[in-house]
Order: sequence, then structure tokens, then C-alpha cells
Amino acid sequence: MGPQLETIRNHFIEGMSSMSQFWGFPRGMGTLFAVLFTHPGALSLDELVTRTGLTKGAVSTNVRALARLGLIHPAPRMADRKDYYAAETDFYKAIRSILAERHNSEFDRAVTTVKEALRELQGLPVSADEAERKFLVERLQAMQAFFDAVDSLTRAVTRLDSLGIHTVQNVLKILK
Amino acid sequence: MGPQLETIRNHFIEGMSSMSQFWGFPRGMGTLFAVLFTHPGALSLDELVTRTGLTKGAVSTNVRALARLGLIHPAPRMADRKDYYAAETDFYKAIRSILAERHNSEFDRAVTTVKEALRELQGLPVSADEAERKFLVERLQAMQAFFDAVDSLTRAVTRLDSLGIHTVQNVLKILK
DNA sequence: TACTTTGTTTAGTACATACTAAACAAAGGT
DNA sequence: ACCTTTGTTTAGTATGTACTAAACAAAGTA
Repeated sequence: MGPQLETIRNHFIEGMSSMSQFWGFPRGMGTLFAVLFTHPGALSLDELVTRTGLTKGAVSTNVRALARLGLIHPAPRMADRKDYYAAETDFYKAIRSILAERHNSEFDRAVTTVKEALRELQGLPVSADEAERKFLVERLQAMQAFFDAVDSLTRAVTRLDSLGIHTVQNVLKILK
Repeated sequence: MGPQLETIRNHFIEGMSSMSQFWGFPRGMGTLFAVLFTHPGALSLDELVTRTGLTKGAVSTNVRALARLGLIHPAPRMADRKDYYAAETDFYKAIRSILAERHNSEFDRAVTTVKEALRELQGLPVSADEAERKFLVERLQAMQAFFDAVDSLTRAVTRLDSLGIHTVQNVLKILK
């Protein structure tokens, strides 16, 4: 492999690393994914250590996180004790996986927070600050409606087993 | 205002703060927005200081950031030197604003990175590692296609001057 | 059983960043 | 002109976290 090609590849890898940290993921995750993505076939943890410059520990944890997100997947080889991983090349599949992951974690908690607040407000005895209470209920209901819409969207996307450019184009038709 | 109502409101504010930091924004931003959102009418910086417990400096910078994102907006009062801010209650408007903001910052840089790498690869002289080069081009093109799709989507949304539940429902029809 | 190979976990470190406190700037009011 | 009010900027601090280094675990091999 020529020096030119290697330079281009490294530049790309650095770009993915920055992007990773911008989106709130560890820098190392971006590096690891980029290395796997620009490599045909699977790589072992040791190979990832040498290619990324990260330590075994970092590679171990970040690789697991990437697999959890569905951005990479194990590619086991028989009669080999090593763990091999390959990049997921179907981005739409990865996106669905990421959405599903994030969905179950924190987004639901936010939705629940609003729901709970509303329920508590409804159960409040009528008192002097009825106007204030009504105002709060109104605002929270607006927020809940918005959350519900987002919720429906992400659920629809994650349920979709085929999401590709074709689907995107159809959506675009509506939005324009 | 009864103690009950105050408790519920505070609980909600804390929830928004957590959500804020989960999505990569400072905790204080979530606090400030929640305080404004649960208050009818506008608030001055000083009032925000007392209500959030943050210092003047933090309120100043975070409020500006929120305004930049379109999540709150100035609500000036004539014959008053103070700056007043109110929450943006139209979430879809806010979403469009946030998308536009993020779009111009880092997403474009990632897209450019891929584009550049591809251009450099195309301009490479044919050499021994032609197979490797072709492989890289293929992968990067796939990534570019995906980025283009996302790009089109966000652009479409940000251009939209009316995005509401109705539009979301239409999109849902396609996705199901 | 001991040794090697592989991956995980943990203790510690370095770094980024959101915040506080205080100096500063700007603009009105007296 | 001077003081007060309001908001911004800056220097310093504290907290979280991604990483390194090294101990540990597990499982095959001699």
C-alpha cells in the first residue's frame, strides 16, 4: 500500500474521530469504527490496538460500545480464539440500531418526567393558584404532544426493516 | 403559589436539566429553558439568576446560547434597560432552528472530509494497490450517499416554514 | 500443573469544560 | 462628574470522563 493511500486513509480516520466526539461519543469510538470501515474484512483486537494506537483496555470497551450500537459486529473465525470485528456497512441499519439504543435510555425518561408532572398536576386539589396550575398543564401538554410525535417517528424508523435511499426520497417528497 | 405546585415544577426542571446534558448541552441550559418554559411571560437576567441558582456569568452565556439555538427569544420591554427572555413554545420552530445550527457547524465538516478523501483517491496514479484503492472508493461512496440523504432531509426540514403534527403524521404514513 | 494467549476490569491520570467569583464595560440617572 | 444598574468577559476551580497502565480472569497448550 503506497504512502499516498495511507495518508488519505489516516486523514479520513481523523475526521471520523472528530465527528464522533462532536456527537457525544468518545473519540476512540470514531477512530475504531473508521479503521474497521476502511479495512476489508474483520480485524482482531490486537490488530485494532496497533492500528489505532489505543491500549487494549480502551479498544475492548469501545469495541463493545460500538457493537452495542450496531455500528460494528463480531465476525468470528472458527478455530481461532481471537475476537474479530467488522464494520457494519449498511448505514440505515446502523441508524435504526442507534435510535433504538438511545430511545430506551434517556429519551423515555424525559417523556416520563413530563407525563408524571402532568399526572401530579391533575391530581392537585383546587386552590388559590388555579390559574398558575392551568398554565403549567397547558405548557406541559404542548411539550408532551411534541415528544409523542418524535417518539412515533423514531419508533416507526426503528421498526422499519428496510430503510434506504428510496424511503428517504419518499419522505422528501412530503416535506417539500 | 402552593408548595405542591412548586415541587412539581422543580422536579420537571431537574428532568429537563438531565435531558439537556444527555444531549450534549450544558446542564444550565436545560435549567434555564425549563425555568422560562414553566413561567408565563418573560424574565430578566436577574430573575433568572435567583430562580436557577446560577451566577450572572453562567446565565449570561447560557441564555445567549439558547437564543442562538432559537429555544428562547428576547422579549424587550420599552423603557426598561433590562434584557427579558421568553421560552419559544413552538417546538417545531425550535427544532428547525437547532437543525440549521448544527448543520452549519460540524456536520458539513464531516461531509467535506469524505468528499475530499474521495477526490484525492480519484486523483491518485494507478499503482500496485489498485484493488485497495477501489475498495476505499467504494466504501467512501457508500458513506457519502448516506450523508447526502441525511443532508437532504435536514435541509428539507429547515426550509419548511410550517412543520407541525400534521406533517409528522404524513411522514408516519410513509414509514409504516 | 504450569505457561501462554487473549480479553476484561480497575486504579490512576490527564484533559476538557461548565461553572463561580470578580473584574470590567456600558449606559442611565442624579 | 459620579454613582448605580445591568450585562459581558476573564481567571480560576471543580467535576466528569476517556484514556493508560497494570492487575486480573479465563481458557487453551505444553
